[in-house]
Amino acid sequence: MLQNSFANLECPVGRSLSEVGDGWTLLIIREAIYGTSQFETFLKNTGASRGLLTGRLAQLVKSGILTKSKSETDGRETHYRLTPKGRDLWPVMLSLLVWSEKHSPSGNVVTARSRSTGAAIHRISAVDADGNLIAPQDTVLVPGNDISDEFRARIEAAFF
Amino acid sequence: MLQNSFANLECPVGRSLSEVGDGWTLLIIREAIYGTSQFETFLKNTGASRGLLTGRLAQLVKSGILTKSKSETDGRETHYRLTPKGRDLWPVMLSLLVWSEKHSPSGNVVTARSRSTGAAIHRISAVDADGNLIAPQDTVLVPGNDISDEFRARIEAAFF
DNA sequence: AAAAATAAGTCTAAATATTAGACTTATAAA
DNA sequence: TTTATAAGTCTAATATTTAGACTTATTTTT
Repeated sequence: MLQNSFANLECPVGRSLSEVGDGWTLLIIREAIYGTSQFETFLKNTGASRGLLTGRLAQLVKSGILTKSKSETDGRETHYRLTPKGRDLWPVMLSLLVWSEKHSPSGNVVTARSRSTGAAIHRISAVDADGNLIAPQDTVLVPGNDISDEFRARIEAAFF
Repeated sequence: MLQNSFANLECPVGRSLSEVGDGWTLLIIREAIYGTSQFETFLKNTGASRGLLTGRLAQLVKSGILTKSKSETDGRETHYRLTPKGRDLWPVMLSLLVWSEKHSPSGNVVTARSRSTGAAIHRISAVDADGNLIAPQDTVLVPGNDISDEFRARIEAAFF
């Protein structure tokens, strides 16, 4: 839906949404992050229909989020695997996870933790180049030189 | 689409996606965060059709992400505003923004910065209760007691 | 006060996307 | 060599979305 529609490609959030902002696509990426790589497994775990899954997987390969390859040990199998670009979507999933834990908790089902220290994840934050935390409420979007007047106006109205 | 489909509601990411995992919904939330509150403005800035927008806004109100109220100064106007739950989706948007800046850059259009220090946002990270950073690659999902055997198996296969 | 404009919808037929499930092809296992 | 598996394709039925005309309530302009 977003590919064709007016998604203001000046907005970096809009650009991301035009690649992955679709329920099925996000669900497929979640599955891939959970380790799924085969068609039939995606089918079962996402509940998508065959035709839809075929199309979405092709799109994701085209976007460079997944790669498609034949198994070397079993010629029947095709494997869809995350690229580094795809793996970089993990913070998006993690943000959705933390949001859900806070606002739609559902019993003691899963928690996200640090593998190394075991500490529970409490919140998601931005970080600057020196490793300093930037709280999400302390962030602003700053217009650059290549921006249109319309988009500049919207951003400035929003963040100032 | 996700409401009705099999979205495994044990998975917190799936739970979030069932509320907001739809391209139009995410675009509407982005708009709301950018300060939009009126129907005609959402219409123009998202490119959605009237019927669809009516439905999605109603859903978002029902989910407690937006509130709907009549303007006190102009009785023709309705305002849709983010609730705290809705505002808490900003880290999701910020993650999408950082991902886009890294993988689909497009000139000097916008950058995300700290309002207080001016520092550019470099990456998104998880944070524990003591304020320590937990790198996204260092995160694991840990199954709790209320989890089904199937979901436990999937998580363990994925993260160990 | 009457006419025109605005905001937020509703409604409808046409276009598009999605589904369920049968079928196909290639490869591997029994 | 028969059966099973994996990854699709194909199709008719169903559901969603679109564009745009229309409606209702309120406000602004003449």
